[in-house]
Amino acid sequence: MEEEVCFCPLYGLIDVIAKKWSLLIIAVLGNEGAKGFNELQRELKGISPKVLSKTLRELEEHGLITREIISTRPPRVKYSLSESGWELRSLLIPLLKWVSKRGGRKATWCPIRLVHEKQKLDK
Amino acid sequence: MEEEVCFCPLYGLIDVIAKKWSLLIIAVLGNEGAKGFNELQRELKGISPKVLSKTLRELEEHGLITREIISTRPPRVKYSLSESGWELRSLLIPLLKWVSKRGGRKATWCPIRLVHEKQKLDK
DNA sequence: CCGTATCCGATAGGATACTG
DNA sequence: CAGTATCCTATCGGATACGG
Repeated sequence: MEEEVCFCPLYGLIDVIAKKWSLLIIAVLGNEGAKGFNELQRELKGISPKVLSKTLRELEEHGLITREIISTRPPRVKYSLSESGWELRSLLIPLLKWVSKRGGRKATWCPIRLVHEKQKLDK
Repeated sequence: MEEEVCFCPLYGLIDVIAKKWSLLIIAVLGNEGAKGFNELQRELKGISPKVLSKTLRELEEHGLITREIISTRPPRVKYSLSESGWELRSLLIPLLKWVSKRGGRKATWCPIRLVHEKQKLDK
């Protein structure tokens, strides 16, 4: 029996995840939990505030991360993965493993790994 | 126990698959088998020969498709998915299904679906 | 039939300075 | 701390014309 999957919805998402920094942000937030703006910027060595800001907004519009404002003095902001973000992250792992296994072209500038626990993947 | 997956190799690949037409080419070749250049161009309504040519070369460099020359008069060319291409295709299906399920932004211009048989996925 | 060559506009992304 | 505002460059991708 045949099934179809349409690419159309993917193209809405690919505009987001296929950006240089998006997956790295998802990795960092998933690895280490909530982060503030400048904290993220330090972690993602080399990203400019403009690009970080734009990327975060897009990720939020797509419901992959959440932005929470903490009313302290000075006010702080907390970015973290949404449930959708976690789902995406878990779907990316098989893809990453496949790409790693087959080798090929590598980026040398990327210092970030995606850390996950085996149990989490199995559940 | 913790595991790590590095994003580095993915960035070599994402440069390729995160292009507007790459996934569509993989879908078409997977759905319908080998295709010639102009045949592909007709199928992917709207792609220019320059972009098609470049995209095909990149996909080939990454070992996702193969290019075979048929020595007839006039000579023809046959593009088809490599084994790696088929593997990638099968890994994309869960991602597509997830994106479809959650809805969200859709592209209206994309007329192409990825057709697969259930059996193939289970094996 | 299978592409390459050329021109062109839109966008991504980096650097830097600055504001609430 | 959390961003915006500018400027600048490189690349992507579309249109069209042409060559093997």
